[in-house]
Amino acid sequence: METKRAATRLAALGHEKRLAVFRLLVQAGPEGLSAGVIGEQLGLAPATLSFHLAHLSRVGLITGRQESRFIFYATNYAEMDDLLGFLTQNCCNGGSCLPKTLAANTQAKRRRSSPKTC
Amino acid sequence: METKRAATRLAALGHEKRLAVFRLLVQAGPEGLSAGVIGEQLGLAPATLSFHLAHLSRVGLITGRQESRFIFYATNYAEMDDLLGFLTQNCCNGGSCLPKTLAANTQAKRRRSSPKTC
DNA sequence: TCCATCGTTCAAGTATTATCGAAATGATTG
DNA sequence: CAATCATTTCGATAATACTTGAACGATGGA
Repeated sequence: METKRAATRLAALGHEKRLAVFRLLVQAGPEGLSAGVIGEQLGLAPATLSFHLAHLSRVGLITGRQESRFIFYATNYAEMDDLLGFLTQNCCNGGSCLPKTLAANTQAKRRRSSPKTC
Repeated sequence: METKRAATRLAALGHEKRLAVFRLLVQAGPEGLSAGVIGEQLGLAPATLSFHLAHLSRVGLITGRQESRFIFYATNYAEMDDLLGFLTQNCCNGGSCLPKTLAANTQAKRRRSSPKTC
């Protein structure tokens, strides 16, 4: 059941254009970017972009907020965090493993008993 | 071009059964598991499993080695590592960000001594 | 009010992906 | 070499996803 959730999110990121959108938003930070700006940056037709934004939004990776005539989309950092945590869980029983990932997992474990800091 | 590679890998993981296979292998460690064992664990028809293993293999996330009559599949840790690194690159220009992810990226930075803003 | 702008939704065509039975391959053993 | 076992490949079918033009609703400015 949890695997299904992770899979739908990974599938959402598993499309070149959507991944590009997502990375753009990750880099943009909490402020986010308006749909128009995203479309301009990536050269996507409005309908196509809207489709992908809706997709990313539906699986919880981004959220949109209306601001005057624009809609700003921003990364949902907490959900992305969960996804990465899921991917690095139970990594090879402590054997030789992912350098970065193992580090991330250790950090994650350490963090889980305390509130978020960044 | 690099985004495309990451996207194909994420897409490969973005399928419930394949993600389950992958996690099983991550937990199994470098030794890996034979196709038969994987199929048994996850209740997949041989042909279906083979299709998914080939898919994961083609995008570089796992590799198979023949051992007697069996084929053992194991996680390609380095490639997975790269993928996670890609996802956490250029994270929100130092603003409030991914807790776990940020930690991962910091480790990555330390390991590679490459400039990552996070 | 009228018009332009921003973005979404709809509809329909096209393309890609998943599934699994059956047959083929490849390795091992008697 | 024949039999057996593990896995893959083939082929057909079903399902899902992507793209885009056109129409629509909402907002803000003249």
